[in-house]
Amino acid sequence: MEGRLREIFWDKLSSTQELSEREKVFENIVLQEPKNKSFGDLSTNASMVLASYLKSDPLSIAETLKDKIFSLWEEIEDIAVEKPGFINFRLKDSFIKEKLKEVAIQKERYGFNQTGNGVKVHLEYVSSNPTGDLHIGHGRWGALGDTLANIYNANGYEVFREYYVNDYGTQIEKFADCVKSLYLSHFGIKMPYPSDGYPEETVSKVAGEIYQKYGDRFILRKDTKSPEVDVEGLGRKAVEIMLSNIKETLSLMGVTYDNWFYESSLYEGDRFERVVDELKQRGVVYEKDGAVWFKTSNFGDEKDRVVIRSEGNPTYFASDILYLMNKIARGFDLLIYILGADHHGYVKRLQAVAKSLGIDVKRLVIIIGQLVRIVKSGNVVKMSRRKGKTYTLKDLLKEVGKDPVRYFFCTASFDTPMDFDVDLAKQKSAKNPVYYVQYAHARIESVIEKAKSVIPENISTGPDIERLLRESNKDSSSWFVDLIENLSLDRVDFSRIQFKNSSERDLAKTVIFYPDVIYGSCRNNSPYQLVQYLYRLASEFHFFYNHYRILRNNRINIDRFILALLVRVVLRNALKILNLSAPERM
RNA sequence: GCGCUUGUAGCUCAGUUGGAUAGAGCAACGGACUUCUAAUCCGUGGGUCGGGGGUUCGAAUCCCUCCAAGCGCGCCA
Repeated sequence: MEGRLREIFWDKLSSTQELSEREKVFENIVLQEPKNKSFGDLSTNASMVLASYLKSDPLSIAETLKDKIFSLWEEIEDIAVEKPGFINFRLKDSFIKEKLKEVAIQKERYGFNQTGNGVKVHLEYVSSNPTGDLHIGHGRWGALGDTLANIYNANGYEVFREYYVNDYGTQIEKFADCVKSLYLSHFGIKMPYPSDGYPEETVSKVAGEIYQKYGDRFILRKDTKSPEVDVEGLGRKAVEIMLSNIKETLSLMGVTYDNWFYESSLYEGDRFERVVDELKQRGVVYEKDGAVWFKTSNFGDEKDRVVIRSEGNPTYFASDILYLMNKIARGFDLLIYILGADHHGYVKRLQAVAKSLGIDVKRLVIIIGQLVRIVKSGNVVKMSRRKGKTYTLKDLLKEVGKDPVRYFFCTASFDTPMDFDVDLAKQKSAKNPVYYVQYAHARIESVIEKAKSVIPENISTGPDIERLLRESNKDSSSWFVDLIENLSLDRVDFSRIQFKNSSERDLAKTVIFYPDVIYGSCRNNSPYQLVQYLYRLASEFHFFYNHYRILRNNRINIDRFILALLVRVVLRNALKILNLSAPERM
């Protein structure tokens, strides 16, 4: 769908209108499916947009466009002008069939496009501190980030997924102190636990594990009164353990990364000093009250931010700057950040840094996701990190399972604050939309399984298939297996496929709209659009399946059978992008 | 106090950047298995788009204002 129709559309439109501000006007013109099916397959608001520009009547413009332009459009069977000025199109069946053949040819690549043109995308998501368990919100960023990466990849971008590990700075030192306190307790040494420390439940697990595995290795001098401990080594080990825990949880979700980037690596050697020098040369930092400040307020931020504290150590913001520069230096064209709403304060200062360094702000795509609340038995579960008992992402994954968790997190847009109803997601029943979608796939598999047992001569169809069977060097049954296994439809004349009713045609149309969805969900950074499409496709298939037989009386309706095979292709491709399983049996 | 985000059916969410009668799913009610899997399908009911102004041919969408919720406003990370 995507390319051809749109190109023709713009071509024809622009060739007849001599518009000086063409682009501006055209931005608002859309070619899309009408809300109401009865209006046809596609619709455009072109005449209404042009009306305001040309200061003319939309209806008469619509008539002109219709007669002079779209009548020459060979893919269109029928054009109609409706009330306010919409121009509605009905696609020729032959066009739909032509597009269906592309599904069969492209198979698992169907839906992919090259609009990204190899642009290098850096995608950072989750990046939770290794000082605690992942909570539910991280699951949302994990599912959305991973899916978005797949979507960008499907659009021809070169995607690099990275997790930023905060293993540097005061936060980690504090964490190490907590671990030290509980670690020593295993040796009967009592130390006061830091009053503002991390939850003891988490820390004690880590301390216990270190004690189990390494015994007293981190105690340099055993002296009950003032023991000397390798706090740095202890901290590193603790981070390692926490991180492996995080990795384990993410892998339960199928969330993976190309690289785990350590904040501490930003400070290796004299890297930091060199960057500070560069910033000074550029004149974007200055000293005040013994600290080094960044002139973020010159570039849209509310105020300036401290980069180096008066004590001489860098702030967290310093790492942000280093990391941003590091990403650019590694050659990434587009930097996508997925951040929780509690981090929205970063947006302006990150953009300010980019501007001050002469980096086009458009290269930063900062997605702010709203937070997730957990609802159990109708009540909101409070998520306090301080209090020991929290409902973690791992708990959720163990309770609900990978597929529903990913699916649910991807149904809502980033902007929507969502309630995750655990009780609902837990139900492995008809209520669960993920099963609904997967069931559509399982049903197709089931039909195929059944069809294999049908004698190929009983394929009820036109002469095309018969010809294929005759011409085939292989015996007829192997040809049929080839059709099923490899979707070898290249010799089938698709123009012979018949739509005997509107639901078959609708289903075919939904299949050929898939590439548009892949494109749109990328452009809008909206994985949920893919999820909604998937649900719609499944729904239309279920309707089709319930109303029309593919197999009857030991005979195969080959038109419907092929359609089902093509639906299977799209279901699989979409499920793969969402990293959900496509079960053969349920 | 300032800033960001959100407010659409009983519930969970869409609404393609200003367009057609505001849509899905779940829940509720009523139907459909001698059938390729009923984890399915069909039908019905359900709305002052948080409230009020404004902009224009036309507003859930843009502007103003008020209300409500979440989050952020450190030489914390």
